[in-house]
Amino acid sequence: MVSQSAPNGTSRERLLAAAAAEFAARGFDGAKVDRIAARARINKAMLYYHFHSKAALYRDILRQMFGTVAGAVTAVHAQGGPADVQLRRFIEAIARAAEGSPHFPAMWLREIAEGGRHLDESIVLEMRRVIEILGRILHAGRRAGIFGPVNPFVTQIGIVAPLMFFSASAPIRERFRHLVPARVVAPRREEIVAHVQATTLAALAAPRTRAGAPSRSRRPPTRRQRS
Amino acid sequence: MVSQSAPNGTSRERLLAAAAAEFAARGFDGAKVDRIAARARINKAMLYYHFHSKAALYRDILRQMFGTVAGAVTAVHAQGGPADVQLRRFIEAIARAAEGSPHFPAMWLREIAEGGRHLDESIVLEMRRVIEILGRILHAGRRAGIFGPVNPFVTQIGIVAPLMFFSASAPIRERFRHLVPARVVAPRREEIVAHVQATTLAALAAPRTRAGAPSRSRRPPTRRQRS
DNA sequence: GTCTATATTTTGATAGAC
DNA sequence: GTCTATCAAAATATAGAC
Repeated sequence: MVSQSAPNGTSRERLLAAAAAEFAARGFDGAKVDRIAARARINKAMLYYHFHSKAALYRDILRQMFGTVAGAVTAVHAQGGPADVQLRRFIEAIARAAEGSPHFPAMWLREIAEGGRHLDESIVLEMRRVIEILGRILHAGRRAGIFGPVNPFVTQIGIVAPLMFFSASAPIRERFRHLVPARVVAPRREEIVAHVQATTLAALAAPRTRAGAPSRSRRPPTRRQRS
Repeated sequence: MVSQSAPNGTSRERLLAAAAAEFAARGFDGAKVDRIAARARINKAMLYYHFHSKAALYRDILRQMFGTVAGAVTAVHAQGGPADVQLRRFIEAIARAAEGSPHFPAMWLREIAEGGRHLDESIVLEMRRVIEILGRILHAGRRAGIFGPVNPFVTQIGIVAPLMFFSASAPIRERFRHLVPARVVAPRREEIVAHVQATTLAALAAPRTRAGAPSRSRRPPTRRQRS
């Protein structure tokens, strides 16, 4: 697991690892090619020998990361099984991918905030593969009668956001550890995954009625928040 | 209300609005003081008249944003009521804060990825106020017998992450609208809030099984809130 | 493939007039 | 409070030797 200083591999591999770390920690503009090169123990000119530009390097890293995730969830779906089991595995696969490339969550969060300015179509298509798989799992579950109807994108956000948030926030939690209770800063990884699995399946288990027609008590009837 | 080009208010107000937009869209390093000044229709020197540095400007904006959220959830808690109702309002309040200052979600996502490098203690203390309120609500619900035991931080992530993800991803969804089905890019805001409320309460309604046993036998509870 | 030097722009910040 | 002019440092990218 090459992570911080990327001490192993070819110069190109070290470069990719160093750049991922730098982009994740400082963002596209905050990442400096000098620092990336130094971290990879290569010269700055070598960076431009391997990649056309800083942006191209960035895109290659992100494309590879999303490709890995897409591959993982595709494998999950190909494995088959009941829809709820597939969904659990889908969630697990995404969590695993976040661990496998530890700089992925931070880069994803940043790219969202960035409005996708550095994404090209090929990268977005990898992202689309992921949500397509989720859509199929949800559809299968619906036909099997174990899932209610939901918007796949809403479900996707409910899954991905907490997982990425949790992974990416490890440094900030560590940094301000002294200001918050210990249990708060250090939930176990399995706790998050289990929580996401439980909440996602709970939302799917209850058959959703069409908009605004609570045939069964959809909300607590006592209080209606907001007016 | 003032959002993009901040055409109104004093020069200081325009500056703050322009800076928030710029920091949200480009990040701390990507934001350029020249652009901020131009956007606020002031001179760059005016920026340094009002703020000691780019970093100080950034921190003031973030502190104000977190302060607003903390104030909103504090008001929710002070209002009292059953714990489940308070929790719904807590979630609603955070969603509302994200709408009230539309650049808040992107800045938050970035700051997490950044490892909190630009945060000072006063900002983190505002963040802590939020999770403390949540902790109290969860505790009250537990004592009332309507919530099971949970890690407040896990719950907090499950609430905040989807809400911030959704708000911050509006630009990227718009940008790549042509690559994904229409319904996927445009879920309604209420859909997300309702989803977060439903999933969070579902996770709390079920008494937790013992740690680390998310085996497939565990069925998601049917959604049922008491009132 | 790898490196040293350097060109060219951009950028955060300030001085000082009004 | 507001502006013009400007500096000094930093940053992306390239040229060209080995």
